[in-house]
This record gives sequence, structure tokens and C-alpha cells, in this order.
Amino acid sequence: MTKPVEPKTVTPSVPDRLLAEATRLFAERGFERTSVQELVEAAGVTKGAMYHYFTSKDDLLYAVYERVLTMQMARLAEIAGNGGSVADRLHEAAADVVMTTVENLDDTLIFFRSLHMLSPGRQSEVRKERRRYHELFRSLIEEGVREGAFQDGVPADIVVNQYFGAVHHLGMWYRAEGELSGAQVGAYYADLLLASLRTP
Amino acid sequence: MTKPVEPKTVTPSVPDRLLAEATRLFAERGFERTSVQELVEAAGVTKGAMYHYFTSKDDLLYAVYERVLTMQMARLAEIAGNGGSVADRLHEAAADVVMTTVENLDDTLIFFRSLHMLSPGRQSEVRKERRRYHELFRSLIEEGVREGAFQDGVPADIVVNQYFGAVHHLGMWYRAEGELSGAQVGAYYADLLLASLRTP
Amino acid sequence: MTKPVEPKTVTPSVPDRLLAEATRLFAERGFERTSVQELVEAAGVTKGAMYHYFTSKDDLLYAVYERVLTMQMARLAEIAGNGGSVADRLHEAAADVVMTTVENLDDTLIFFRSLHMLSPGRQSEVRKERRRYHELFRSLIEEGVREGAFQDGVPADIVVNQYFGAVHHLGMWYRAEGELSGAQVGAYYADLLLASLRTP
Amino acid sequence: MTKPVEPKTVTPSVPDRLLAEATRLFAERGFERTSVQELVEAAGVTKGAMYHYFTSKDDLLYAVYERVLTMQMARLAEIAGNGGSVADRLHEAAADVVMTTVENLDDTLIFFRSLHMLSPGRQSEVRKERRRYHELFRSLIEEGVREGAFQDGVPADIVVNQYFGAVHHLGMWYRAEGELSGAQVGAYYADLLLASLRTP
DNA sequence: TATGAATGAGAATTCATTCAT
DNA sequence: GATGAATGAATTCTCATTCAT
Repeated sequence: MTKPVEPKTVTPSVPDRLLAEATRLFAERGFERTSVQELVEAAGVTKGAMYHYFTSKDDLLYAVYERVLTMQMARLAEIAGNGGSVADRLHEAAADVVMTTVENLDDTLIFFRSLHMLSPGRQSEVRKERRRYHELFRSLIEEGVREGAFQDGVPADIVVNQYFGAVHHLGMWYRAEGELSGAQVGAYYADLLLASLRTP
Repeated sequence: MTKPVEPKTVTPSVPDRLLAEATRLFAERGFERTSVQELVEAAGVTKGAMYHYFTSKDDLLYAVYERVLTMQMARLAEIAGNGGSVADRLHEAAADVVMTTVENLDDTLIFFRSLHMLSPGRQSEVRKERRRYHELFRSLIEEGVREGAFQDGVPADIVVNQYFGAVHHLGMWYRAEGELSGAQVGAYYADLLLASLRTP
Repeated sequence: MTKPVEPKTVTPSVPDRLLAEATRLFAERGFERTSVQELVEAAGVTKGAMYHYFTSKDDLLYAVYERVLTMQMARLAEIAGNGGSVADRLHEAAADVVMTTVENLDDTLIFFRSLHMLSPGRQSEVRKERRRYHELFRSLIEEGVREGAFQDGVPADIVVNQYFGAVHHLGMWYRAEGELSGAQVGAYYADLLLASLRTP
Repeated sequence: MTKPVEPKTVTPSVPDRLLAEATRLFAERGFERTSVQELVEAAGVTKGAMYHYFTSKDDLLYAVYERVLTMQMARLAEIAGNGGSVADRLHEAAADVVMTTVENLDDTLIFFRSLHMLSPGRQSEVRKERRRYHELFRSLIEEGVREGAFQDGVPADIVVNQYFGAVHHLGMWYRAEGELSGAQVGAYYADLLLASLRTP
């Protein structure tokens, strides 16, 4: 909505092309193994152009993080705000984060593999935003515990960390070409989460 | 006959020192951000000595993987071979892998963050060994499903991937200085796993 | 329009300076004994600049070969295409290659001393181009044999290899400061060649 | 004759094995591209053993030169001292040097390719010995000129340089697997030399 | 906006040689 | 005689970034 209509809708803008290629290359061979030269060649732009839109290679990496953080936060906020039982909302949110993760597998792979490559300041920003995300998720669990829908034998923090640990690792084994769709894996993961929270 | 007793038994051998410092530094600042120069200085050896024992920086990274893989496989094999109900053995194995992971947090952090920095051939080797490990763990779950002790709504593969995803991510949030001991986290994680597998 | 006239037309371009210094140093102390560091210092450029124009040290060596090959082939083609008796044309070509060799003694010294330092692919390219050159020269001899101007007791191939062996070795003993000019040596060499081919 | 009978005649002595492998490897990949490590591995000895017999890698290279120089000088001296016409003796010497060159192609390849890798002092020694060899050969030509058997249009020096240039280059093109034997090439080369010296 | 030549600091690795045993 | 661990200096090459145009 913010962007003006492009004259050539087929060719994405220079920064978009850079971001898309950066995501692909950083996931494929890692941030450090991707040179700015390769990146701009893949995106079909010149170095000067890249440095016109991004202040550094690090900046390009950070842009990947921003996109993921913004998107995931928006989706969780929407789902958490829906009606329905807390179990339903938690299930939906848990399944949804798996789906968006596998749909953006490159981004999520980069997310955890390359966090330490960001500048310390930006690492903090990412962690802070991530914490907000976890807290929203945790609040759903706590709501269920208060309502008596979920058991409270295990601290909600632990549950959240365990669940997102599993989600973040999808990039290490999930393959789009495999048998399972993102939706299927999402359903299974959410089922396991809910089962683990069921009152005995 | 193999080696005379050293006057200073406290000083570890050159390769041991290198491996210890490599683990620490690779975890602290990442494999790519750790130069061979820094590494050998930290270990108090010369570059030439390092290349006498390790053929490359990559080789040193691989040595970290080998140590972890060997250790975890040995522990799982021992626990799986114990007596007791399948639920007890699975709980013990699940809790144990968390404990050994937090006791070797540096190695674990490196494990999933730097896998893509290994040579393709070594990546395969690590993945293959890792698969053997997962399969042993999975066989415990399948045993429980056959016995009727565990539900079979979710494929055992998915359960294993979810659980180890969570375990591998401990390095991203667990801090030894925090409130929870490795044993506590292990117990919680294992409880959640068992709860998620409980027959309804 | 291509380039404005430089105020200092005397300063050659960066790649030209590199090529000139490389030729000098490779001849003086050998390809292996010349470090990139020395090379760029001699040329008054930075290492980065060198790697901007040449992909490797090897690439710079190859550039020396290319220059010589191109030049010698052009000269031989011109002379072979001239009018005059075959004996005259062969004499002229034989003398000319000696003259251009002594005028580019550094290049020639490098040529046969460092061929094995090129990548295998480039060695093949050089040999192939060299073979074309030899074949053109050989065709002159064969023409003379067919006409009855030259004896045919020795295969033309052998004659060519012998002659160019001698020419290539000029770099091992000819000194510009000596008594003989390149033209004189060329005349002697060509005389000997023609004498050896004379019908008895 | 000088060496005592070895207990194991099948296994050459350590220095002999080193010299043989050094010759092979220096010819195959060049002096600089052959590491001492590769060398001792190929010879099946340890580094310590090598440094026991040779003071340096350079020393090993020089040993190759010594062998060739000694051998060729001995053969030429013998032939020059024979009876027969000067033309016959020159022909025999010219053919012989070709034969011994192709029979020791590795050594002769190294001879001209790696001369600049020797220490300056040793380079001088080699050049001096080489000059003595050339002078003996030249004296044969001058003898023929004085007798009127050979033309004197071209200085004997030039003739010698031309001829040995050709001989030295055999290593660049002659292949033992090819059609021509060393004796055949030797005969052709000698024929060409004599033809070029014939009085008109 | 955009270019691309040039920078310069730093990277991993190699290697002949030494020396305590 | 022989070993092989250890040295340390040198080597080629990479790369994010800058800046005059």
C-alpha cells in the first residue's frame, strides 16, 4: 500500500531484488560465505546501487530479520485476538507459526543461524522483539492455565521455549519436496503441544 | 610405555588445548568470526602446531562435532539398553540429553549454527550420524506405541524432530547462571514429551 | 569520446604497469620467487588493484604468454604471406623470430621456464597455439621440399623442433650488452637453418 | 664400482631413493611445487632422514645437476678423444648428447627449467661446468674449420649455442612413447648440424 | 541515482627447517 | 642414524567499503 505502483510490475525494485537474493544466498551458503559481489551479481545490480539502498551487508541481513519479525508478530497478534476457546486459539497460533515458518524457510534458517553476525545493537533489538512475541504466546498458555484448561506442572516459559525451539529447527530438516505439507506439520506440532498441556 | 608421566600433568596436550579453545571461541563469536590467529593465541600454540594436528580450520570444527556425536550416542545407547518400562527409559533419555546439552552448551550452540560451514562431505557424515541417533530415539517411541503405552496420533518421526529441535535450541536461551539447573529443565522437557505421548 | 587526453600520457595504465613489471620480475628471479607483494610494489599499485584486473598470479603469467604468442604469430603470418622464393621467406621468418625473441628476451625466458606453472588448461592453450605457429613454419619447409629447393632427408617436424628449440634458448645465453645484435644472431641462425636444408 | 655391494640389492639406498624421486617430482611438477613432505613420502623415508643426507632441498636439486654434468662431460670427452675424422667425431658427439638427453629427460628438463632456483653460487658452478662442456664441443667445430672440412661463415660459438639450445629443448617436446627413438632423433639432429657446416 | 576502480586490512594455509629425544 | 612435533615467516588471495565521476 505504501509503495507507488511500479511502471514495470514484472521487475521488482532494486531493494526488493537485493533482499530476495540475499535471503536465498544467506540461507544457501551462509552470511559469511556470501560476498557482496556475488549478491549484487545475483540481483543484477551494481555494488554502488546496493550501497545506495543499504548501508552495509549487515544492514541487508537485518532487513531479513525485520521482515520475519514483523510478519510473525502480526499473525500471532491477529490470532490471539480472535474469539474461540483458549485451546483453539493456541492451537491455531501454534499451527500457524509452523506454516509461516516453512513458507519462509530461508528466512527462518537465517534467523537462528546468523543472529550472531548482526551488530550487538541489532542483536538486542531482535531479541527484544522476539521476547515480545514469546510473551504474547506465553500469555495464551497462562490464560489456559488460569482457566483450568491446561495443566500447570511445567512453567509456561519452559513450554514456550521448548515449542519455539522445535519450530526454529524446522529449517534444519523440513523440506518442501518431502511428503508433509507445512499445514500437516503445523497440525501435528500443535496437537503435540496441546496434548502436552492437557490436564491429566 | 606409551608415554612417560609428565611433570606437569595439569597442562593438556596441544590438540586438547586447541579443541577446548576452539569450542569456546566458536560458541562465543561464531566459527566465521574466529580467526585462526585468535584461536592459536588463545590456546597458546603456534599456527604451525595447529596445522600439524588439524588439517584445516574446518577440521577443528569437525572435531567438535565428533566429540558431541560420540558422547550423545554412547549415552543414549546405554539408557536405551537399560531395564524398566519404555516410558521410564524414554523419560530418562529425554532428560539426559537435555542435561548433557546444557553441560556442553558451547558444543551444542556450534552444532546447529555452524553445520553449513563444514565441507559438504562432512555435513553428510554429521547428518548421517545424527540420523542414527534419532532413529534409536524413535525406536523407543515406536516400542511404546506398539505396547499401547503411547498414543499414535502423531508419527514418531515428527515427535523426534520436534523434541530434538527443542533440545538443540537450548543453546539459544539457556544460561547456566539462570534459576534452572540442567536437571530441572531436563525433567520439565521430558515431562512435556511424555505428556504429549500419553494415551488420551 | 572514449577517453579524454590525459595530462600525463606517460603513465601507463595499472594493468600495463603490472604486466611490464611482472615480465621483468618473472624473468629476473622466476615466477615462483616473485611474490605478489614485490610485484605490486614494483608496479606501484595495491594488491587489491592487481586482483581487480587479474584473477590470480597465474593469470598475470598467462597474460605474458598471450602477448608473445599473439605477436609472434602475427609476424610469421605476415612474412609467410609475402612474395619471394620460399628460401627467402623462410630465411626472413627464421631471422625475424630471432630478432623479436631477443627484443623480448624476458618474455621468452619466462615462456619456456614457467610453462609448467600455468594451470593445466592454460598449458594446453599455450601448447595448442604454439603448435599452430610451428605448423605454419613447417608448411614453409614442406613447400620448399616439394619445389626441390630443400633436401628431404630429415622430417620437417624435426627441423622445426630443432630450430625453435634453439630460438627458445636464446634467453639462456644471449645478452643485449654482448657483441652481437639480434639482427646478426638472426642472420646467422637463419643461415645455418638454410644451409642445413640445402640440397646436397 | 665405488659402492659396496648392498645387502638388499633390490632396495636402493636412502639417498638414491631420494634422488630418484626428487628427479621424478621436480620434472613432473617443478621444484617449487614439490614439497619436502611429498618428496620424503614418495621416497618412503622421513624428513629427518632426508636432512641427514642432504643439507637442504636446494642441495637435492644440485645433486641432479651434478649427475647430469658429470655424465655428459664424461661421454663427450670420450668421444672427442676417439680416432676418426672430425666430422665423424662431431656427428657422434652430437647424436650421443641427444640420446643421453632423451634417456634422462627428467634430469634435463629440470636442468634448464630450474637453474634459477639454485643458490647464486651453485648457479655459477653449473654455468662454469656447462661452459667447459660447450668449449670442448666448440673445439671440435673449430678443428673442422681449420681442416677445411667445415665452412666458417658462422662463428663456432653461435653454432654451439644453436645446437645445444635445440638439444636442451628436447625435454619440452620429445616423448618416449612417440614414434621416434632417441637414436633416430640424435641421428637427424646430427645430420642437420653437419649439413649446416658443410662447405658449399 | 548509479558506477566500478581502487583500497587496505586481514584471512587461511604452506613449508623448509630445527631440535629434543 | 633417525624421528616427527613444532616453528615462524612468508604466501596468495578475499572482501566490505569508499569515492571521484
